[in-house]
Amino acid sequence: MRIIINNAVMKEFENIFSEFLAKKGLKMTSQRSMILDAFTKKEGHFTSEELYDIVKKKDGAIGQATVYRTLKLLSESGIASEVDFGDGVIRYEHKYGHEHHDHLICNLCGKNVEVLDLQIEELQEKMAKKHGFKLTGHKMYLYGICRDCRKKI
Amino acid sequence: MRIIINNAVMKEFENIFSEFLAKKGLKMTSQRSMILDAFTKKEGHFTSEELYDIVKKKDGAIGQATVYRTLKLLSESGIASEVDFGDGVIRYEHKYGHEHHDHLICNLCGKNVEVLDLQIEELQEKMAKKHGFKLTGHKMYLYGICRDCRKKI
DNA sequence: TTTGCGATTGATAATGATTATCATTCGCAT
DNA sequence: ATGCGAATGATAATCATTATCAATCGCAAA
Repeated sequence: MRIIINNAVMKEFENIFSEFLAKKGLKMTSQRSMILDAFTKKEGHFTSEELYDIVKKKDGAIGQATVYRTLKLLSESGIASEVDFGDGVIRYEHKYGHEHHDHLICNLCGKNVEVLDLQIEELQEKMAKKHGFKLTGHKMYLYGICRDCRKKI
Repeated sequence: MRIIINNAVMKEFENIFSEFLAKKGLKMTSQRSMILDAFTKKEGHFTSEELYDIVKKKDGAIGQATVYRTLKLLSESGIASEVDFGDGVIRYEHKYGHEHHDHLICNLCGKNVEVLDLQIEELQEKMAKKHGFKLTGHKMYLYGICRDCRKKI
């Protein structure tokens, strides 16, 4: 299942975000709206700075801190989620409409595949329980060399 | 299997490290030896700064940069390995004599259990292959609430 | 619609972990 | 013993991110 980004979805995101803000006593602003719009249209995994570069083209006056702040809010609202590939930069991806997944990353070209294995999820749950833990989440990143890069070597 | 840290093991570590240094045209120094010693005696996962605090007590003149540098070298040599729990600090742990393992971390008290599930490892391998990847490694961190903390809530 | 107040913004300083720089010192092969 | 390249420690630099703060803005109540 893949959510197509169209006007309906954008409206939907705006509604979710507006509601989230209202519930927290925060306000919708033109900047937040613009950042949400850019976020919604952008695919894959990207850093705050990458999104800032896009938004800056629409409004040269926007501040980088605002993009940082807004992405944190988008994560809180459930629209975005933070991903940490371990290279010292936080990346963001769409969460709403995307089921939970893990990442398979090519060491050479950086290609990134979203993967999900229900058996693994189940075994994680089981292993946590065995140690007396109630699982709240996990991070799993698989690193390797993709087919294309292996050919080139 | 658990390696007991005793004099024999220390000598062993020193030999491994000396050989590693020699092979790379690097030199054994009193500082490196002292840091290796402190590393060897310390259990669990710890940051460079935590190790620095220990070493500083033995030799007040030692520099923090030296500890950072030496831990990188210990990792290269296979004695230590870096762990990234995602809180912005690199931690180190013993690698030599410890099989590969993953981490189960309590969100509340920070308790950290080393875990290993061969079925999961196998499924990871299988999933990577399905996507055309040759796996080189992975990171898996399970987050949850441990038994003790659940009792306290 | 005006008003008031608290939230937001953008510029910039601060932070915190880590790395780079560099003059001085040290280890080791000859 | 000596010489040269590596190592050290102090410190500056880096880099992503967060805190600060005065000016501005959004929204709810009047």
